[in-house]
Formats: sequence, C-alpha cells, structure tokens
Amino acid sequence: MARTHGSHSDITGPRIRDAALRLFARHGYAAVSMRQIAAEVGVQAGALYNYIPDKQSLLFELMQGHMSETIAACEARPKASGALARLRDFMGFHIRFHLARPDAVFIAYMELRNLSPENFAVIEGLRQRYESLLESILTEGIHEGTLAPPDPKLATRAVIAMLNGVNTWYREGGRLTLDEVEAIYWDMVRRAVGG
Amino acid sequence: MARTHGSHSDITGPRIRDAALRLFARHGYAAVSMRQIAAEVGVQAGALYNYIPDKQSLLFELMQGHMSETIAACEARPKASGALARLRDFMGFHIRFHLARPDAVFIAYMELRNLSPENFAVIEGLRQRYESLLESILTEGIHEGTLAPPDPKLATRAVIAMLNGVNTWYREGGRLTLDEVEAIYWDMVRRAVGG
DNA sequence: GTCTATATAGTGATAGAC
DNA sequence: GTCTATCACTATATAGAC
Repeated sequence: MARTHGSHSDITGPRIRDAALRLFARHGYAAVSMRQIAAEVGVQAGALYNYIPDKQSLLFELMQGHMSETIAACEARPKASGALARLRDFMGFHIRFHLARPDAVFIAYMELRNLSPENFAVIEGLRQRYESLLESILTEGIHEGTLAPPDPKLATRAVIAMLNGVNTWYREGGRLTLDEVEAIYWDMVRRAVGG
Repeated sequence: MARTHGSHSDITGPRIRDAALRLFARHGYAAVSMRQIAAEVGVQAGALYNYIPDKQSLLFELMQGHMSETIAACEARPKASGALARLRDFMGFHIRFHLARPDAVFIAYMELRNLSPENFAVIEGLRQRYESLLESILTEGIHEGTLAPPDPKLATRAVIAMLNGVNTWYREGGRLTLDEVEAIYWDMVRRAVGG
C-alpha cells in the first residue's frame, strides 16, 4: 500500500483514475480530496500532478472516457435486422454495460454540475449522441411500422430513464436474475412503444 | 441584502432553508459553505447556528421536509375509483408536484450519500413509503383485472424512474405543453402496465 | 517520478461582546 | 439574534531536493 521514497510505478496513472472513480462515486467529487486519492494509490498528493493538471481535469477525463466507451461499445455491436430486435438488443446492452460499471455511471449522472461549462458541454454532447442511438431505432421502427411510440423523443428519454433505474436497485442474488429483469423490462418497453 | 448589526429578522430560519436548498441544488452539499449560505441570507456565518445545530442537520431537514410533504400531498388527494384512474391521477400528481420543486427533488436524489447513516435510513424509509403508494395502485389493478404489469415491484420503479426523468428536461415554452407531456407519458405507462 | 515543505485560501463551528 | 474574531483543520496546487 504505502510506497517508499524513489520507488517507481509504471501504472500510477491508471491507478489514480481507478481510485478517483471509486472515491468520487462513493463520496462525491467535492467531498474527495487529492490527498485521499493519493493515499488510495499509495503516493503523496504532490505526485498526482505528474499525471493530471488538476482535479477538474481528472473528473472530466473519467466522465469523457465513460461516455466515449459507452457509445463505442454500443456502435460496435452487430446490427440486428428490424427495429424491434434492435430495440431489444439496445436494452440488453444498456442494462448489462451499465451494471458492469456502476461507479462510472453514477459519476456521469451525479457530477455534471461539478464540470466547468466547457467540459459540461462536451459531456452533454456525448450523452445526446448516445440517446440518439436509441431514438434512431424508434424512428426506424415507425417507418417500418413495427414500433409506434407516442413521441419518439420522449419515448427515448423515458426508456433510458427506466433502464438507468436498474443500476440503483439491482443486486446479484436478489429476487430476480438479470435475465428475468431484462425480460420484464423488455415486456414493459415493447408494450409502451410497440406497434 | 446586507444587514446591519443588531437588526432582527423574524424569518431568518426559513430564509436559511431557502438559501441552502437553492445552493445545495446548484452546487452540491459538499461544495457549499456555511459562509455562502449566510451571505445569501444576509447574515454572518455564526448567526446560522442560532437556527441549525450543524450543516448535516440542515441537509437532513430539507430532505425530510420534502419527502414528508410529497407523501402528505399524495395521500391528501381525492381517491378516484378504479386502479386505472388512480394510476392516471398518480402520474399527474407526481409530474406536477415534482416539477414545482426542482431543487428539493434534485437534492433528495443527489445528496443521499452525504447523509449520515441514521439520517439516510430515515429518508430511505420515506422514499419507500412513497413508492408503495404507487405499488399498491398497481396491485389493486391486478386484483380488479384492469392492470397487468409484468411485475408490480419493477413496474413501480420503472414508472417512477420515467416520471422523475421529466424533471431533468422539461422546460415551460418548449416543444410540448405540460398537458401534452402528461398525455404522452400516460399513453406509454398505460400500455406498459395496462390489462 | 516521488518526496517534503509550503503558499494561499478556505472549512465548520464556537466564544463572547453588544 | 447578530456581530466580530478566532480555533483547529483542511483544501488545491506548486517548488525544489533527490
């Protein structure tokens, strides 16, 4: 844990980000000090500044990295044929991808107000880009005649809000398996926006 | 704004809570100092402690007050006959009540982790009590045969998550009136959990 | 690349005058 | 009931030794 003077670690950078991710998620960006992050990594606070220019940049890079990975992973999936199947796939992707990264998801939603205005604009743009991936499935479904949401924009927001909720309560070993949760949500979503 | 020595205000207590509510919502509990709150009210920081024992109690009382008011207002409504009508009424109540208090709603969701363990337990209990008001509508609907959610517990969480989302994007004067938003969400919810 | 030490500023909370 | 002044800490960030 603690590190002696002059000892070198080649992976200090990633370890700083990991520690910050965990601590920011648990206590909040404003409540976490650079000293706490340094202590988790096993260095002194001053050493952090060899890897990051300041605390704000650390938060921004965590959020930007998460949003970019989310978009990239979503776009890298094989594309099913038909909007209904693509909607089903999107739901499964969203639930599982987000459940696997609870800290990053939590930060991306909770710490928006702690971003500088310029950084906020970047993250907000990425969030909208991700939402548009779902919205385009819904509009394709309308054209196909397989989906009929009352309003594609609001349905997009409603579905994402529903799915995000899963992260706040789902725990492995609970009443329902993840497959069951997914099936139940798919049932509700299909009925809500189906044709 | 600034107040001269010895000047007395009979409503300093409520003004402290108003200022704290606004500042906590905008910048986050941990990022707001007692001096900032005092400056908003127009007193010095020391004067705050005539009204609150400490900063944590201030946060707790804001959240407890909001949750209690929400539950009381929800229970005070006239009870429509039939689960379908009661579900429709609940949705309208939730959307409008929450849109009218964006700061309190924001704090109630974002600052849970800044509560002491004992305070957290109280707020979490109130949150569950509010959710149970919706869940009992769904289970009543199942017995009536008018509603058929795939799972009442998950449907409760899904509907509340959907509705809470409205607070994050709805702005008066936007593309849709509040009546239209309500109608669209009602359409989706009725299809998702209807019989 | 990490250390120690420090500059500069701010924190929550309290004491005692008025 | 509010003020001023203060205590004891803590904060981010930087400088310079090694």
